[in-house]
Amino acid sequence: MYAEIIVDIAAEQVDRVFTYAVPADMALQPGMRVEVPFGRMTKEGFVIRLKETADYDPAKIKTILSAPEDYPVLLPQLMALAEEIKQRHHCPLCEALRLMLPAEMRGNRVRIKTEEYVRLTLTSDQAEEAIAKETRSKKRKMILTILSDGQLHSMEEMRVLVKDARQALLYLRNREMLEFVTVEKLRSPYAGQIDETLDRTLTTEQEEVLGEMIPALQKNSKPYLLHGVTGSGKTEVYIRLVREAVKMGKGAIILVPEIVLTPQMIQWFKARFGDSMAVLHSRLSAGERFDEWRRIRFGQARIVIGARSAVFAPVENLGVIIVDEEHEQSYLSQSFPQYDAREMAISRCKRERAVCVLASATPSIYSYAMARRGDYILLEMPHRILNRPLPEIELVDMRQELRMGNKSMFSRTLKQKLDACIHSGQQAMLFINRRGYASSVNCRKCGETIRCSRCDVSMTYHSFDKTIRCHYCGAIFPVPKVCPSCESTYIKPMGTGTQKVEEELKKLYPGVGIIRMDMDTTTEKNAHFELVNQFRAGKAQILLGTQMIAKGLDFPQVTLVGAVMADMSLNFPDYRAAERTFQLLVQVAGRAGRGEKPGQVVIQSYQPEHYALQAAVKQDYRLFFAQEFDRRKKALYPPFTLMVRFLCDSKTMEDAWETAEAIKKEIEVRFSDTPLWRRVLYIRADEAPINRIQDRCRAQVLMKLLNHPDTDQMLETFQDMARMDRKAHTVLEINPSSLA
DNA sequence: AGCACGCCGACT
DNA sequence: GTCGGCGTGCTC
Repeated sequence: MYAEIIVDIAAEQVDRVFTYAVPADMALQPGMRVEVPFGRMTKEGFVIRLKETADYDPAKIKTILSAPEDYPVLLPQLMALAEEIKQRHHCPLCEALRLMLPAEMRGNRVRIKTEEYVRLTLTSDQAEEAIAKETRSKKRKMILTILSDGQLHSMEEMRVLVKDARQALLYLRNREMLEFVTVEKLRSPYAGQIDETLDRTLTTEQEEVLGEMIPALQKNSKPYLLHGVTGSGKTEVYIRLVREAVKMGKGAIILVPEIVLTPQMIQWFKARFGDSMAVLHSRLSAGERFDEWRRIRFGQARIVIGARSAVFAPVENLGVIIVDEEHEQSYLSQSFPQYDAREMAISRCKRERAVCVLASATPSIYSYAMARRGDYILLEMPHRILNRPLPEIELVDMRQELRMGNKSMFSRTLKQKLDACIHSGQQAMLFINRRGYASSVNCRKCGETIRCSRCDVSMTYHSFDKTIRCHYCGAIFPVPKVCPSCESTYIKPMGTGTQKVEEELKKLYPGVGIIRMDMDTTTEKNAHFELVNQFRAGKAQILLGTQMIAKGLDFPQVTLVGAVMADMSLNFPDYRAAERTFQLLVQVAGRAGRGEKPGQVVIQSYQPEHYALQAAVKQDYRLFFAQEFDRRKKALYPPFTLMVRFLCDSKTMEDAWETAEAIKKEIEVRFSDTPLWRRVLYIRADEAPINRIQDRCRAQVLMKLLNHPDTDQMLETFQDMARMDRKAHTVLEINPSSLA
């Protein structure tokens, strides 16, 4: 017997199957992991296929050394999905296959945790006899008595009950009266009890969307786009749909954007599905993640909730994949291969005849466009549960405030409402949109901003330790006393960060509890979770934070939400700036009025006439979509076009630049005489917007292509071009999430 | 990815 | 004359 093996080396040269002989006593199956001799080294590999005959010189064929597991770690469906990733993202197959396994499995770097048990090997009659005859040792008598129930007892238990039990246990084992049993132990990070009383009565809207999706569990269906406003009860819909799948003996995967941001979702699911649920995310320890993965693989957990990579969880007989907050950027992998978890979810569901649900209160322009075109089925839940109203939103023009002489960062409206909220003992959330905004240190004489000497970005001021930091390389310096360029002393931090807002709040409301959540306060493990819990428990009245408080949190006591700087992200040089601002504001506003008392929202803006803000105030997704879709069409942005970028980085700017120029030339030579050239709207080579990061100089080739089926050919060529050996290290980005 | 094989410069 | 640079090519 022979096996076709993919050797776990990520290089094109070895990205093909190698034939190995299977030892006669090895029960090998496709999808299993193996160790094989490769050249003069030993490497891990994956069994792709078994076959009777070899089409390679039998004299050169080597034999598989061993198989670390006795079961396939790769399900056939996932092997097929890996093949698709290879095609789509031009990566070696083994790199796609790696996505399917917990990283720590490779190199066998996790121990399987085990627990020792003991059990009698005697019948109960024999045991009674033995207990009666055992007169020489009290310990042995006790042990025999404890074990006489015939059950497994843990070593730990024996040690507690019988002092220094080890010797006595060994004695009894040597006389074959008992045996030691080693049991694999699965570390489960989230234990919980099922509580069905949590079930809510469904609204008509919830019933309707479930009525549409549940029958789809038994047939092929297109992906669904579930557009439900904030507070419309999407989570309850997920739970019911998953429960139906489970009733049919099927499994489910629920993808959430950043698991640390959705502890509530986990709690909800844990309470409904208990131990049949597994959680996968990056904050688990290696051992925990490995054990969760195995619980899924062995079918002990049929429901998986997790971040992006959980789309590859080894769930057999899959019924449904739900992508919560589908508009989130975190579904795009930042490392290679740069897959899109939504795309993977759709593809996997199609392959496995499962239902795919993309859900959001603010769907991505792309997904909504797909739904309008009929590629996805659109389901809508336009109302909140229990007839709760959407929060009332007030848009404040901050330019007007300044004209009225209000130089503070709180408008009069927000200040008033905050006063009322605090005095009535309710909770408020203040959101600061810091995307594209950093509190920089500027010189008021020459106008220079302090920039990082290694990264060419402005450095960010941190008031708690009076330092300036580079968010790209982590450099930390004290604030200089004089301007580095003009040596004047008129140098001071500018702008409004969370810390500055916190300081002002402390002055305004002395004694009122304030919790601040941003990158600085949540670096430690669980810090985020703790702060959220403190706020829910009422330990503070004001929660102040950045994007991380905008999404998914459910605080019923919050009646006021203020977006202190709502539109800082609007002027970001990114075609998605409007989309992101709209999404963020709708999500932030959705935090208000989730309990019995209605919510109020104040959005402060310097450009309140902007359509993204206007639509956000009305919480009108369709209005926003119509305008944004139109703008993208007119300005030729995705989804009508593709942005393509080669990013070249090197020690010297010359090399980076030359490489970018060379690539541009090559593209022109290859395509300018072909019909494909009509798809190229523009091509240019220049320095990257951030032309240096960690002392690497960056140049780019930027292209905009019309989105047409035949542009795929071009993209394939580009992939190959990016892979060629060049003066500067080069990567290809398609619709990059930021153009830094 | 590793490692061997192979064809041209500076050295005991 | 050799020792050794790392450029191409192979690994079942």
